[in-house]
Amino acid sequence: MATGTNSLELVVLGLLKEQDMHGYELKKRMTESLGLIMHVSWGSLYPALARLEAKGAVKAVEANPSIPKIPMTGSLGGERAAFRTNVEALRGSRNKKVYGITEIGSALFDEIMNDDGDVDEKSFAIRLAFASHMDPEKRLKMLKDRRDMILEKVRSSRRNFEKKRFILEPYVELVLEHFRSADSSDLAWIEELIRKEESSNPDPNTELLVAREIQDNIKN
Amino acid sequence: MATGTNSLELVVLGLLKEQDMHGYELKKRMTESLGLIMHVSWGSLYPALARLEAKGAVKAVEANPSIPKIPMTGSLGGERAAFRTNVEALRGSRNKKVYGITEIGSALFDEIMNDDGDVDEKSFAIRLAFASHMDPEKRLKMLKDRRDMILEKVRSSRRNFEKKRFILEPYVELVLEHFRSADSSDLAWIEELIRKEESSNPDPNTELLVAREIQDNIKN
DNA sequence: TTCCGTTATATCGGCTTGATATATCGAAAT
DNA sequence: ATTTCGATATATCAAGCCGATATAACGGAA
Repeated sequence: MATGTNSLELVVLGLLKEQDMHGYELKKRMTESLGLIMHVSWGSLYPALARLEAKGAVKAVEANPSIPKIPMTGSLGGERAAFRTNVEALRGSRNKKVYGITEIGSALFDEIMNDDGDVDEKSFAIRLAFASHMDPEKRLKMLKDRRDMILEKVRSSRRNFEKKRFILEPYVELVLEHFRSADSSDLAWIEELIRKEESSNPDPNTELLVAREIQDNIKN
Repeated sequence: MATGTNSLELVVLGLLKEQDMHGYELKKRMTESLGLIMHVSWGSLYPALARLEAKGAVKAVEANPSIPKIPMTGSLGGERAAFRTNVEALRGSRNKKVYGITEIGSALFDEIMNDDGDVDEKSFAIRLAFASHMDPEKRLKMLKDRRDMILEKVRSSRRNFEKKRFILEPYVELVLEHFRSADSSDLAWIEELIRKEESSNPDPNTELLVAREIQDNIKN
């Protein structure tokens, strides 16, 4: 049922939740406000919009109702002319196609947000960016899942490092060291977020054991 | 001419430079030693190997010369049998296909390493991991290019933030803040690497201006 | 009036991913 | 001795993403 962790569709729906937009505007908005986190190309944005439209998650809405429709000078017959005019009507003066989110789209947004799949770095960041649309307990679960995932990644990397049967080139060590430190900084950040969420939304299941384990194992 | 920043082929060639390996072993090696940095799937590794083989950059080498070739029990005629046996000969007892790097492959490795294209986060990390195979001045240039790229990214993000015409959701701010801090930590790391490279390989063009500019602009 | 950068949509080839299929090997369990 | 099971090993597929490129209308500056 779940299409997998589709972050692009999530972002599109999330932004359309705020206001109607056309493709170009969506991309502009993404790079302006989320540029540090993600990057989207034309070759994925427009197909994504088409996909969402096909699913009925978004639909084209009236663009420039103020500008009167100028009849085409060329001579197009019957059905085709009607279709053409119909499409033009939804595109405004310039070739814009403004999209709005539908009920289905809203439901899809929630579904993707609450989809527990293994969420990689990037889709986690994006889901977190829209986390205000999430129930608190789901949000907390997402944070903990992510924390556990990083922990496991770091642990497995350490295991591989300890039983290493090969010589690493000097620059590899350098890079690995930096990535390790980046990971523990990520971890610390998420720990902090979890703490905040839990204090604002108290929960009896204290996680002291896990916290202590982290202190022991990851200490940089 | 340049195929773009192809990090997977770079890694494959880089590892084959150390020793002959088959696909499975390559993947194991990648996840074991570079797992923190990158991830590769079967669906890209095997096609990449096939691509490299087609280019003549790698070639199948004898796998298990100790094990004698057992003739097929089935009856295959002429050419096909010969081909079959030929392939089997290069695959050892189990269905392994061990690859080795060629002269062409070595040249390709150098070409990719020295390819000045806009190198994103991940391909930078991978190129740096193999940077011992690079001339010192190229290496330094790569580091500076990367530094400038991050600087520009941070600056443009700041510009967009300052002239922001929209309200960001609270969690977006949270995520952005973390990514900003990650970027300045990346930046500091690269600064440090540049410093080391320059001290071990002194150069008259001091970069004091740039350094001061960074202090002024990025100070977290 | 020309020129040029921005706005705007769309498509293409090549590559990556995650899933799945297939088959052999070796060692442990029954 | 035989089954069972996880590790080894290669390969392919649909779906999606990226970078590049094409097309064209708009709007202001020269």
